[in-house]
Parts: sequence; structure tokens; C-alpha cells
Amino acid sequence: MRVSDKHQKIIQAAITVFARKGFFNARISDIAKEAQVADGTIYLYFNNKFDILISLFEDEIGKLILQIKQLLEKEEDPRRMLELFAIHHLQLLKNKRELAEVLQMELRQSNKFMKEYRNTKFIEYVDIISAIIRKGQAQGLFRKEVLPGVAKRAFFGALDEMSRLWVLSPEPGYTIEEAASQVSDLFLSGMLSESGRSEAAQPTALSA
Amino acid sequence: MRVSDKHQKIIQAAITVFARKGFFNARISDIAKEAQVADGTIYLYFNNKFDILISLFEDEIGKLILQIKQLLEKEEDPRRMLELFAIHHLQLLKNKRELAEVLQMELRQSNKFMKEYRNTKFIEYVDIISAIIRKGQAQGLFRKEVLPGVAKRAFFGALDEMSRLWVLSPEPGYTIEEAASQVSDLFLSGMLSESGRSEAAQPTALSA
Amino acid sequence: MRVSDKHQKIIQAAITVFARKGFFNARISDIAKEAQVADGTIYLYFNNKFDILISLFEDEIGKLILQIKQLLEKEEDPRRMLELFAIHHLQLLKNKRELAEVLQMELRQSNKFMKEYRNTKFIEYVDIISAIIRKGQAQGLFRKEVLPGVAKRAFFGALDEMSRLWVLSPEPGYTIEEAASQVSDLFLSGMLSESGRSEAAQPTALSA
Amino acid sequence: MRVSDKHQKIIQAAITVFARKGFFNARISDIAKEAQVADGTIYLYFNNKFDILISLFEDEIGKLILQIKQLLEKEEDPRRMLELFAIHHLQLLKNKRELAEVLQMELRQSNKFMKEYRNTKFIEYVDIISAIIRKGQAQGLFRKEVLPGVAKRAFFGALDEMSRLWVLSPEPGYTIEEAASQVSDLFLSGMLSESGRSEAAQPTALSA
DNA sequence: GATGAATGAGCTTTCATTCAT
DNA sequence: GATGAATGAAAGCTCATTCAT
Repeated sequence: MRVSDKHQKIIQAAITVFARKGFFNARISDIAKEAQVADGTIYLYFNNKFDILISLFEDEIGKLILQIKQLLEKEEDPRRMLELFAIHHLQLLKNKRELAEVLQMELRQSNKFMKEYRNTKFIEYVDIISAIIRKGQAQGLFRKEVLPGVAKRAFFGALDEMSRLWVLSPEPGYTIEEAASQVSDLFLSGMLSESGRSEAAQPTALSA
Repeated sequence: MRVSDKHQKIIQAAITVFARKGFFNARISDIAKEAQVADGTIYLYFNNKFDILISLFEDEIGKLILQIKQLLEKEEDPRRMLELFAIHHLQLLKNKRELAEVLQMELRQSNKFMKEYRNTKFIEYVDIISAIIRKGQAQGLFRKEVLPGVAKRAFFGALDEMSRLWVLSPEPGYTIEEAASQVSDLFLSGMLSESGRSEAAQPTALSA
Repeated sequence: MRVSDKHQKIIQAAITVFARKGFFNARISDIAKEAQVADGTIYLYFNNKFDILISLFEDEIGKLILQIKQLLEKEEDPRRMLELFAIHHLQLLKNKRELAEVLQMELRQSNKFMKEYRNTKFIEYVDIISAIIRKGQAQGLFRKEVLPGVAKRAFFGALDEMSRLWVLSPEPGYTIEEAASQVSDLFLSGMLSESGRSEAAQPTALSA
Repeated sequence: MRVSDKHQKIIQAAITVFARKGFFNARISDIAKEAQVADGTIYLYFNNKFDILISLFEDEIGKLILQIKQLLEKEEDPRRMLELFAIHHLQLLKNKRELAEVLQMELRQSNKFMKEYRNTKFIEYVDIISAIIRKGQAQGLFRKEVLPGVAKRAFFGALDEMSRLWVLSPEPGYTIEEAASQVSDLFLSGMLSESGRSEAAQPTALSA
């Protein structure tokens, strides 16, 4: 058996267990049982419990990055690219439900209890969004005032919060596709109707 | 000393400690020391550690709801109301940094650990956003296609993710005001420039 | 309110609570609630939790001694006296069920966790039995070979174990009177039938 | 090391510690230290503190049952069998002093704390006595009026109370053999002398 | 490499006791 | 005398981690 096999087996088991119980409530022995290895074996592949979570992030977000980048390669229109990102992100819920739950729940916490850990993979993931935005701005399709560094976060946050809807409630009333469409539409076109847009020259007067 | 005093003292101490170490890493004795009471005293006011977290949510989000509702009362324009919500939400970071951190970090997790607990206060808070959106739609200022139930989540998620920027990194490069303005501007006007808007009739082609 | 009133109230409450939960599982606050006094009040009348148990023993066994002695005064026949003792002891189960349970359960333990405490009242109670036996021997009714110091223990132990039958099981299949009669009959006449008695000259050969 | 070794080691340590301090005052760490294992190790073999006590009962009374049954196999005379039982029971004090103390002290309580636990092993042990009595009655050696279900309890209670004498006081004035002999003699022949027996036709008039 | 029994530090929670009112 | 809020020591139990096999 190749080394990577057990490594992967443990990561996958950890995803299942973390999704079920959360990181802190999960026991190493739970993961070991799920992975069908001995408790001690886990320590041949990971330094400690945190290390499993970090490796899980790195590996799985790494895969996500590869997938999404491959998907976006074929697309030229930044507007469509944003939509694709949204769809792909939310479809994780369908295809890898447990992983989606773990990322959703534990990703945020991770920084807090692992102060030293800078989640570079995650940053790389979110930076795909800002790259799209910059591309759109370069093409003159997106407004120059939009700050890519801020907007990427807002866009990701919106998607992630949608994600949470599905993670926590089984039937939120919308399909994943509808949600993805709504979110990307919102970010692209905003909420204003034609009248709302024309009526007020500066709806965000505060920022002025 | 009034009962509420100790109760409040413990809640405030818990906010400080949870913000510093996270819920799971926080020990009851940490909270007790911070609140300058004995460990056992905490159990005169709360059933257990979870109960502190839940009470904290209820109390503090309750206060937030009161404040934001009061603030919005004076405002009629839904566009401006969204902006006010954004500002108020993000200003929590300035005024009550630790509380912001706790809500940011632990709010999501809470549902996972405490399956039975439905965070009604939080739902009430987010519903303020959908109420604003409906108001805007009623006035014809916001597009009818926007689903308030989805958009409220997206808006909150965007804000919350911005929040995370400040919670995790001390100097994110933007002020809170700029971020609030950016996010509400994004949701109101979208990213499209005039050319981007006119060029493509169906930017969200996928949803069609 | 006379001092003794509260003292008595607490003792009675303690009997109820100890019977229900056992000494170690009983909380001072349970007793206080049962006695309708404040927790702290208990410490005005007793030094500590053990002291309640000891006082309870002293008081209640003291009463038992008075009662049984009074009862026996009217009786001359030692055989009948033994029977009366048995009946009176077992009737405690009917008349003061909770007290019977506490004595049954906690009396034995007491010596163990309160090494310094010599349960003189209990000894006094059991010595009533040996006095009866000695009286019977003096009258030539009881065999000289019977050691009063041993027999008193055996008799008490037999009764107490019967007691346990009722304390633990609601319907043991015999009435208290039957049990009392059986036990005193056993001790007086033994198990041997006429044939068993005559057949073997030395049934207790071992003691020879 | 075989699994049973640690299990046994812990049981034996628990006997020592329970004998010394009583069940409730004994700490898990006391037992662990006595057994020369880590605290946590105990929980690999037992569910909790109660479980140790119950296992202890089951194991040790089980052994007693085997021993006494083996001993009684060789004996035919029910009178002698009763005596053997008495001797064997009391000799536990010599051979396994600590075990005798624990059984003596904690056996009674166990039913109280662990309501759900039916001490079947103990019942099996006491039923050895009633089996002997029935055998004696079948042979016409014992009186028919003796109720085996009551007499077994009385006999055990008498023995157990004798046991207590040695457990609590180092020098009770009698040897174990004398006590065993006295008790079985009492139960077999009763207290009545020939004159006491003939003089009164109905010594247990009350039962009539 | 793989195992899983053993470890023991660590933490939540309880509750007898105190003492200011 | 009476109260009951506050105390804080104490202990059962868990579980990440180790290491002999």
C-alpha cells in the first residue's frame, strides 16, 4: 500500500468525523476507527490532531483550487467566471457534503486556535475571485471603484453564508443553482432597479 | 449586588475569554478569574459552559437588534438603511472588538454542537436585512427578482466575512467605513460598469 | 420556636433524605429544603454532615431503647421478651419506614467513615438482647452454653437481615409478624425436629 | 500481560482501598495507585466507579459460591452442612480480611445506590442456605414449620453480624470458630434448655 | 510500518461550609 | 438566630499522545 493511501484514508475519515462531531468533539480514536487503522497509526502520518485539520485544509482546498482554475480556463467573460465560481463553490455541498461542512464550520476557527497557522491555501482560493474582478476591471466591464481585495471577501462571504444555509437546514427553500445565480447576479447587477439607480445619483452617499 | 450584576459580569468575562482562546479552549476557571468570582459561582448563574455561550448570544445579539432597529427607525430610504446596517454591524469591531470576535468565531459552530438550539435571536437579526429589502422592493427601488431570503444571507455573509478580515489581521488595508461602504455599494449597484451592464443583456445567463 | 424544634425538624428531614438517597448522595441543601430552613441554618444546630447522622443515631436509637425497655418491663418470661424485641424491632418498618431504612443502610457504614465514633447507643440497644438471654439462663430456661455476647449479635443480625428484605423489596412474601415469629422461634427452638434432635447427640460436633 | 491480570489487579486494589476508606471515600486515584496503574487505565477495564464495585461483588461472591459448593459436596448431613457454611463464611475474615470488610460494608448499600442492579450473585449465595434447609426438611431432620426463605436470611444475617464484630473490633473475645459454632448451634438447637423446652408448650405463643 | 494498551494531565462540575447581611 | 449567595477544593472521567511489541 502506498504511503499516500493511508494518508488519504485518514484525511477522508477525518472529514467524515469532523463533519459529524466538529473538530473539538472528534476523538482521534473516532478517526482511526473510521479510517480502519489503529490510533497510533495516525501519528505516523500526522504530528497531532491540529495537523490533521491543517493537512485536510491544504489538501482539499488545493484540489478545489485546481478544479476551479481548470474550469475557469475555458471561460473568458469575467461575469460568467464569477458565476462559475459561485456554482462550483456551492456544488461542493452536493458533491462533497461532509467536506463542505468541515470547511464551513472549522475553517474560521482554525486561525483562532492555531495562531501560528496562516491559511495560505485559503487565501489562494479567495484570490481567484479578486483575479476575476481585476480582469473584469481591466476589460472595463467592472467598475473601477470596486476594491478587489474587499469585494473578493464579500463575494466569498456571501457564498459561504449561503452554504451555511444548506449545511444547517436540510430544506432551505432554494436550490443550489438558484442560490448561486442569485448571489452572482446580486454582485454583478446589485439590487437597484432602473428607477432606484437613476433616482439617486449617489445611493452610497456615506462613502463620499 | 444585584443578581444581574454577576450575571453580566460573567457574560462579559466569557466574551473576553472566548475571544482570546475560543470556546473549547476556554476553561471555566479562566472565565471565573476574569470575572473575579469563584468557579462555582458561575454555576449559580449558568447551567454549564454551553449555557454561557447561548446566554451570551441571546443577550448580546438582543442588544444589537435593539440598537440597529432604533437606528433604522429614523431612516426611510432602504438604500441608506442597508448602508446603516452594514456600518453598524462592522462598527461592532471598533466598539466591542471581543464580542465581534466571539460572534464571528463561535456563532457558526454553536448550531453544530447544540443541535437542539435554534438560534432565533440570530435569525431575528438577519431578518432585519430581508425586511429592508422587501421595503425597497415595495417602493420599487429594488429589483423584484431579488429573493429577500437569499439576499439577506448573502449580505450578512459578505459583512461577516469582512468582519473576519479585521478579526484575524490587525491591518487589512481598509478602514471599517470603507469596507461598509464597499459592501453596501456592491449589493446596491453591483460590480458592472455602465458598459458591462449594457453590453450583456443577461449577465447571469446561467439563471435563465 | 424552641431550639429543639428546629433540631428535630432537621433530624426528621435528614431521615427522609438519607432514606431516599443514602448519606453520601444526600446534599445538605436537600435536607435544608426538606426541613424548610436555609442551608446555613443547619450549621447552627450541627457541626457538619456527619454530625447530623450521628445525632440522628443517638436520638432515634435512644428513643427505641426507651420504648423497648418500657415494653419489656411488663414481661417476665425471657422467651416472650425475645419475641417482643423481635416484633418491636421489625415493626419499625411499618411505623417508621424511613428511619428503618437509614438505620439499616447507614448504621454499618458509620463506623467505617467515622473511625473515632463509637456507637454506644447501638451497643446499648443490642445489649438489651444479651440481658434477656442472661435472664433466661439465670432462670434455667436457656442453655448455659449459649454465649450471650455472641447470641445477641446473631439475634440482632438475623432480625436486621429480615429488615433488609422489606427495605429492599416491597413484597417479600411474608408479613412482618410472621418474620418476627419465625426468627424468635428459630432462636428459641432451633431448626431440629424431634427426630433430628434425638438422632444426633452432637449436632454441632465441631464445637465439641 | 494478560488482560485478566490488570482486571484482577484493579479488583484487588479496589478491595484494599474500599476496605480502608469505604466506597464513597475511595478515590479512583487511590485504587490506581494501589494497583500500580494509571488512573485512566482503570477506565479501560471498568465503566465507572460503581462498575468496579459491582464487578468486585460478582467476581468475589462467584468465587465464594464455587468454594462453598465444592466444600458442601462432600457432606451429606444438613446439620453439618450448615455448620460448614458458617465456618466458611466467617473464615473469610481470616483469609481475606479486606474482602470480608468490603462485602460487609458495601454489599447492603449497593442496592440503594444502584437501584437497577439486582445482586443475583448474592441471592445465589444465600440460596445455598435455603437449599440446605430444604434438604434437612426433606430428610425429616428439620422442622417443617421453618420457612427456608426466611430462615436463610436469618442465618445469613446472624453470620454477617458476627462478621461485623471482627471487622469493627480487633478483639471481640471469641475466636471465629467459636462464633461459627455458636451460630450454627443456635440455629440448629435454639436457646431453650430441656426445661425451657418442656415447660412451655408454646414458646412462640405469639405466632399462634 | 502498524498496533492498541497504557498513560496522566487537564477540565467540568459538585457541594459542604462560611459569613456578610 | 436565620439566611442563601459565594466559595474553592476535590474528584470522576476523557482522550491526545506514546511506545513496547
